[in-house]
Amino acid sequence: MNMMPARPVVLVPPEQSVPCAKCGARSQSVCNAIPESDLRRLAAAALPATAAPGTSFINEGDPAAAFFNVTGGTAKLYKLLPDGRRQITGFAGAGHFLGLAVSDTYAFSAEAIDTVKYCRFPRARLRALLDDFPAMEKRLLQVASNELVAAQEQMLLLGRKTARERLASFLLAQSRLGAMCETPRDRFALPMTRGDIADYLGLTIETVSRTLTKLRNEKLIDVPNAVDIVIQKPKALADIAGG
Amino acid sequence: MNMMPARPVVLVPPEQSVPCAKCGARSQSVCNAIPESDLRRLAAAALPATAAPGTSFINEGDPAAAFFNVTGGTAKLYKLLPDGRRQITGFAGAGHFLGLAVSDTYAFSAEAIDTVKYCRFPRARLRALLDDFPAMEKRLLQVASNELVAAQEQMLLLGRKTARERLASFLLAQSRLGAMCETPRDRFALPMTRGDIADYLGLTIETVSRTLTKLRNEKLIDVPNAVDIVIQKPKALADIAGG
DNA sequence: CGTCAGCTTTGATTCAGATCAACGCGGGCC
DNA sequence: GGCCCGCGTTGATCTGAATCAAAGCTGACG
Repeated sequence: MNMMPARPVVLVPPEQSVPCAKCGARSQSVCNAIPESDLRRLAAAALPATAAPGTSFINEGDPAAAFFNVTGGTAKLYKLLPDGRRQITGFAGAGHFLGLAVSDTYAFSAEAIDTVKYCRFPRARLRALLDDFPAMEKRLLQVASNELVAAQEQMLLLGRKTARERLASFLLAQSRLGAMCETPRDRFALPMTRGDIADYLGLTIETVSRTLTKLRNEKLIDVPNAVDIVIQKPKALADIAGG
Repeated sequence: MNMMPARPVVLVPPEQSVPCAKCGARSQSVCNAIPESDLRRLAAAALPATAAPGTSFINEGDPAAAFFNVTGGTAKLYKLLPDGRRQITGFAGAGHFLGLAVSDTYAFSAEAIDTVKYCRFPRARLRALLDDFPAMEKRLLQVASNELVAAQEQMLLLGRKTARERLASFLLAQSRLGAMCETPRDRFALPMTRGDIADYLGLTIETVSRTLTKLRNEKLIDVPNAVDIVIQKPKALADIAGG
């Protein structure tokens, strides 16, 4: 039974029906290309949804019916080989835009690490939106360009760096990521497991664990528990990371 | 002394002053987003140039003053670690568009393998062009999306595939590349050296050479000389390549 | 509160690919 | 023609990370 008192519909302020106006991720996402005045259009195209931890919301090979904009939580993006070997190509947090593929099937899978909130944009609707707001298309191109640069950096890591260098690079990247929102730049929590880190860095769980232990023994970092990382010597770590 | 006879300027057909109209790479490149009628605008923004084999025309870290559109030849794109380790992130042939970076410095270097012909678009001019032709921006986004998909595939290769699987994937990709222009799909020439292949696949020269020899001994391919490759069992090779 | 399942750590051993080393070959250049 | 020099191949050895194995740890749940 709903005990809320009935409210006069006509007096509801406009924002109540425009969820995008309250979206915490908008400022960091491609949606910031849409002016305040047109948020209704944006909201009409976006279908908000949630993915529980461990749940996939994009499956490699499936028809690419929609694009996704992550508004909260963290998802892992990955590709599989037929025998189950997995490469995580990235982690998508709030503001990340997924599914940009010309092909009609998804090129990767996306699985929620913690609870992931996202907006789903059916292909046709996003296309219409882009036709009306060229600024959003410009923004998407910027985002794609940045991801391309990040992908090349990751290729350098996967093709040429040692395990030690990979971990140093990864920890620094994570610390920079946290620097945008949280206060302490040198202490942060890793949302993903050792297995995820291994599959992201092209290593095994054991090598990730051993390498972290070694970095800890050398006092470059501290690992108070399985999820937290404290960077004690950023300079030295950057030196190891290279590039 | 110029011995050419003077020619009446007014009678020169329009195409003579619009090199883009004759550009063999246009159909494969982002330039095909510009309608025939506006080729003058395109040509005005593009500065044609040539890079001799072994010459760099983009240097990682330099100010990103321009974008590039390759119109002929093949260039290798790479990133270096401070100690000289190199990762080739891709090979750019006719139609490839380079330099899409939001950052104000280049994220990679580009070096001509054979003689590379390209068009140079100063940043401001390309920006103006994109403002006038949204179709070109759409095209760029498509291109960037495709490269992102390719980059993810390469991450899978670098992070999780064996040397044998890497070579099989590489050879098949090269054969597909040749399939667009040349007649025999299963025979093609590699423009790059073994060292380039190694740095692209995250291996050493020796491992590339040994693995090719092994594939040849197994009659999956033939390597009549250092540059030519004949794919004898595409199915079996695809099976090895995985994915 | 005990148990269980999944994550993490640590240790012993193995192995794919790197490194070190030598040689063949083919094309440019004197 | 003969001499390099850079590229490619092949062989021997080494090693960083994988694999195999076995405990700790932690948190969910009956």
